[in-house]
Amino acid sequence: MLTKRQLIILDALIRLYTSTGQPIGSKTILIATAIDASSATIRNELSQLEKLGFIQKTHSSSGRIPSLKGYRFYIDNLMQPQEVAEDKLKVISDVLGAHVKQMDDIMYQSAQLLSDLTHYTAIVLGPKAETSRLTGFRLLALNDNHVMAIIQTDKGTIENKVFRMPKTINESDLVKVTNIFNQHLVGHTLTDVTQKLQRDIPLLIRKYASNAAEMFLSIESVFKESAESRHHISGKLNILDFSENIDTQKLKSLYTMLDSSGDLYALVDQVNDDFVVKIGEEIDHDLLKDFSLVTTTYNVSSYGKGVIAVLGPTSMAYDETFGVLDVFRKQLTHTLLEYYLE
Amino acid sequence: MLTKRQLIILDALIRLYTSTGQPIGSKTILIATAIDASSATIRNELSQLEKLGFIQKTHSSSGRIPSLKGYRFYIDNLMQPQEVAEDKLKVISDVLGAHVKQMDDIMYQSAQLLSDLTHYTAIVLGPKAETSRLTGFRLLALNDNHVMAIIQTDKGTIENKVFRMPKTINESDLVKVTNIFNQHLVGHTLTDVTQKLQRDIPLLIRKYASNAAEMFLSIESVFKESAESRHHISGKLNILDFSENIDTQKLKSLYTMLDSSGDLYALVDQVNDDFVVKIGEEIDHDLLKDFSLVTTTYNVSSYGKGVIAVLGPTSMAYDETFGVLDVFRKQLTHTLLEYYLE
DNA sequence: TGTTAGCACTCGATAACTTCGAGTGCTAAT
DNA sequence: ATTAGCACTCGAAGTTATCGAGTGCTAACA
Repeated sequence: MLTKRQLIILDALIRLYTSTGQPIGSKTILIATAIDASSATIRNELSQLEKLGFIQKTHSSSGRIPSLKGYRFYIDNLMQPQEVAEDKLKVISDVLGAHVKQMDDIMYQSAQLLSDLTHYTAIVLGPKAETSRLTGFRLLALNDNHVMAIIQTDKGTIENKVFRMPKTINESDLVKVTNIFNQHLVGHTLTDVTQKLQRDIPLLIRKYASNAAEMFLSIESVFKESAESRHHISGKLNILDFSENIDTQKLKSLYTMLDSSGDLYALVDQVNDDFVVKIGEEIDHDLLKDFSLVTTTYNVSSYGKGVIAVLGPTSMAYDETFGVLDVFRKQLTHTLLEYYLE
Repeated sequence: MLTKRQLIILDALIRLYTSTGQPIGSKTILIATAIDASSATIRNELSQLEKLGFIQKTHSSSGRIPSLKGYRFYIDNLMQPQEVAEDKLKVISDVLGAHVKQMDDIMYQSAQLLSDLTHYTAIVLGPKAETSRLTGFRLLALNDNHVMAIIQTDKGTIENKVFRMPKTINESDLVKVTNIFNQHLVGHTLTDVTQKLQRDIPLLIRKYASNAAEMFLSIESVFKESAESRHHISGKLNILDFSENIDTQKLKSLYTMLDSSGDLYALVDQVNDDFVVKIGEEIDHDLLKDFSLVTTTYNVSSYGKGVIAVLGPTSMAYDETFGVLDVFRKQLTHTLLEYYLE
């Protein structure tokens, strides 16, 4: 068990290291805290904390930096989420409270704002659509050679795509296809729909609307896009600021990873209810061992859960990040509920 | 006037410098060319070329690198666009010749492919839509609270946006608005439309469909998006490879610039018919003084002109870039013509 | 007059060495 | 248990030495 003084020292050390980025020595702690003791005493305590694995040295005579275990302990026991300043609160509620017209805009602006406010990289995933049902499908002939396919779900997702219509298709084929889709897909969950699209529907198309087979491929892709719930990432460039000495190759792989939706979901999409922090090697990813990932979810009642995450250095200002994230989760829940209900 | 030998030396020097990135000395040139003379002779020639301003030293006893004037001369007089290898040609025609279904896909894939093949950064601008006419406008009620606006032009652009419908709106309001738009906007050029949207239309809306005023704002934004012709940029990360020692701040500004469509258009959108190369300081932009920009246009008969550009280091392989770009301009012309005519 | 071997000279890159100071651990006294 | 004092460590930053690719110039030569 740590003594009270050790707790104060550990807390101070982490704060100081977060704000300076430099290893922290006994004198620095002496000055920064109200501890009534000499630097030698603090040195003894530091040596103790090191023995317990909470802090470590960068070389034999350096100051101390927090270890993974130290951060873990700090986050689980010491850290207080920081209140978000009045003016920032106002910006958030102004931007996200405004009458934004589309789901995508809300996600996008959240990510932007979150990365702006934290100076880290922000990831926002829209409410998960797995269990949503297809409520509408239509094909709209725009002109002689273009068709628009539109699908809707009960979660408010609306997806559309324009594609060229092969010459062989006419208005009555469109109606046939629409009917097939309405009869067999509308009302089912998207998971079901995806399955049927590969099993049953091709057969039906071939039987009742054989010359629409080519068009069918295009329509299928609309569903694919919709099945991926939306994600937005913002502030990728901030990585350049918070990991100064990263080498080019690593940076390139990192950015490639962040652009790949698959990798991103793997990273962030194990939804737990509360805040989850993964520090350095806790994220099981080579490229991210100097990063931390703070994740939380927002919950739009029955409409599903979404994820908000912040990717920053292991030495991030966890207290601020937690504070901001908490505001965002509440605001998003509120904004989206309004979006769905209005 | 340069002697034949000087031309050979200049040409060799630029090629060697492009492939090694190191200043080139007299011996290197001796080995790399078929010149029947000693290194001393070549040194004399180099000294001559330097006096004429085609090459320069990085320090008093270094090898030579091409100067801006040297590159200029090389590009204008010496360089031969390089034939594109069979397999690359095949990839290009496979990807762009395939039945891609949407304009945007074509642009996007072109940019991707171009950056992959050159290892530089590729910018592709769609055919300019300035003089295109609005040929269709519709509003589609998707459900009780969502409307989709769709606009089409005679150049094949189709743009749509879904937005929430204020509760005050009903079906008949939609019809009213659609009628207003059809009467006053359809058939006009997009430039005209943009003007009318700000002058005449608000009045008409207020007069005949006053409770649709709020909705009008959303519709206006669809037009705004369509007025910006499409652009795609790909291979931004390649910058990390070809300008190794760029500092973080510069990189950040650079990426910010490349993400801003305004800046990008300013850079690339002074359409000339043929190839245009801007070397280093010739690009009037602080951030780009170590870069070169090779631009060309593709021409889809009456449907408009588009721009393809490659951004790379001043020491780029101009011959390859020219070769690849030439293939792309032809392929794009062909692909798009097919797109419009089919 | 153009070419070339020979040589002294230049200067960046790299490595080796020096200095400095923040920080530590240990000891002995309080 | 605390602390003043001190020897010790080691990275950062600065200085110096070494190396070699490359130059320009001179003088000899075809």
